[in-house]
Amino acid sequence: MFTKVLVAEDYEIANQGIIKVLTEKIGIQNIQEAKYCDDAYLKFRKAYNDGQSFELLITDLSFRKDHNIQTRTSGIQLLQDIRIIDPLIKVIVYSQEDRVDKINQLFQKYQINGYVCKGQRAVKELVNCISGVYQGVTIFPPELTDNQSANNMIQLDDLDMVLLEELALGLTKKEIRVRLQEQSITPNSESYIDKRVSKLFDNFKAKNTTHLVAIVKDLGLL
Amino acid sequence: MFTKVLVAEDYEIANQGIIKVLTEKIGIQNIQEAKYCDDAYLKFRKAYNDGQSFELLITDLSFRKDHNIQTRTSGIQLLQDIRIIDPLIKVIVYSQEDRVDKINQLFQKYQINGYVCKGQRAVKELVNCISGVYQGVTIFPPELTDNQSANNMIQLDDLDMVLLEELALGLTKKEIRVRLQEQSITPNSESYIDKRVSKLFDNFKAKNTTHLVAIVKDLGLL
DNA sequence: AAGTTCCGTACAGAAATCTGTATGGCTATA
DNA sequence: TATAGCCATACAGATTTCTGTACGGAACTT
Repeated sequence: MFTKVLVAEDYEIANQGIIKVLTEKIGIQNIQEAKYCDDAYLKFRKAYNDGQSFELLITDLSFRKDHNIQTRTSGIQLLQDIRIIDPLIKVIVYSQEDRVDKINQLFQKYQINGYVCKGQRAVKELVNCISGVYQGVTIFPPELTDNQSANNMIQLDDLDMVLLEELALGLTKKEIRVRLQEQSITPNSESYIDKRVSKLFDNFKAKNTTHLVAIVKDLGLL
Repeated sequence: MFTKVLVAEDYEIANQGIIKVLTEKIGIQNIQEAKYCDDAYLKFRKAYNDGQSFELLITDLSFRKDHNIQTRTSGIQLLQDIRIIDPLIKVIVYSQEDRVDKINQLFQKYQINGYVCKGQRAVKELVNCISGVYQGVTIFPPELTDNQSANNMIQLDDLDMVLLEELALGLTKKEIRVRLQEQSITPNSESYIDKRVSKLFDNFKAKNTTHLVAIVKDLGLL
């Protein structure tokens, strides 16, 4: 089993909870915790340089900005930076995020080794995940393997996101058109913008722009 | 110090974290945990009926709906139900919520004894909170006592909230009017609805309805 | 080469939004 | 009792949204 683990999680209580599970349920003794991304990075680098590298990183995704200056505020940044030092480090993400496409992205784009969603069964999932990752297996969370939820995904391209953002800012179609032209983003005709937004209405079963933005905000896409 | 405590928190890891703090930092031995509101309620009632009542409830605000049938899904409901059994029970809420007015409401409307915000200093805050509450003091979180954040609050009444909700559902002013009339909510004229919404525009510096809903969603008011 | 299907644009009309003005009722206060 | 201020409503006009139709071009199929 892993003998040396780094836990990066800014919520102190959750931090303590993870450590409790690691020590009591798995028997890992050498655990270090970090409440800030930068802190985690420095601890990792120091251990690596001392030839006593961590074998596993368990990290949250989002870190609150605090009075402390934080150059790295997201777990993704942290894992990228740490992979530069040690490309073979195993990484498990432990986060609130339960959106299927976002979790998927973590595996595909950032090649994490496991994901555990904060939730009612997180202890068991975490234990399974760690032992699976130790054996070299990539551990997908139930959220992903339950194909029930994997279906109702809607693919949004860059233009869709731009439109949603500007609508949420209260811009009119005309204003959006002008903006797109200024940034030389094509297509940018008013009628096409209308079409695209209407398509989004269909996708999200929205009655109008306001409803659409509300739905997308609720889904956490914006 | 408290000798018997009930922890209601659906996130297992956080649950474990709280227990770790209670045992190791405060030395409370008799702790029971519950991952569901209903479960917490039953445990509390049983202990009370057995004449071995809990002295303190630490509860989260929001509980995820799960496959299990949950009649109580919010911590507020839980604390109300428990106060019916034992009006003197001390209650500390431990939650992600950091909106000043929502926390304020917990103290004023539901008379909780303490609040701890999930965060980077939650361990210390929790320890302080518990010892303060034990001494009979109401412990407000730093979020409330820092008057810096207490200023920029906007008071929304019931009608405002109803309007915001219905707008977010994509209803037109006409439809909203009809709804209000059906529920005999007054005032309900279309023009007054217009006026109220325009006032909300001013309050939140919104350009239009879509922008307004986006802002309110971001603030977590909806 | 002809047909089909998207993609991007243009236009048009009904509905809805947004803003401003006007009016009557209620309350408070001088 | 007169005045002022707020609440609730009504109406009106400019702007915007939303929906549908139409048209040309590019890509792809047969």
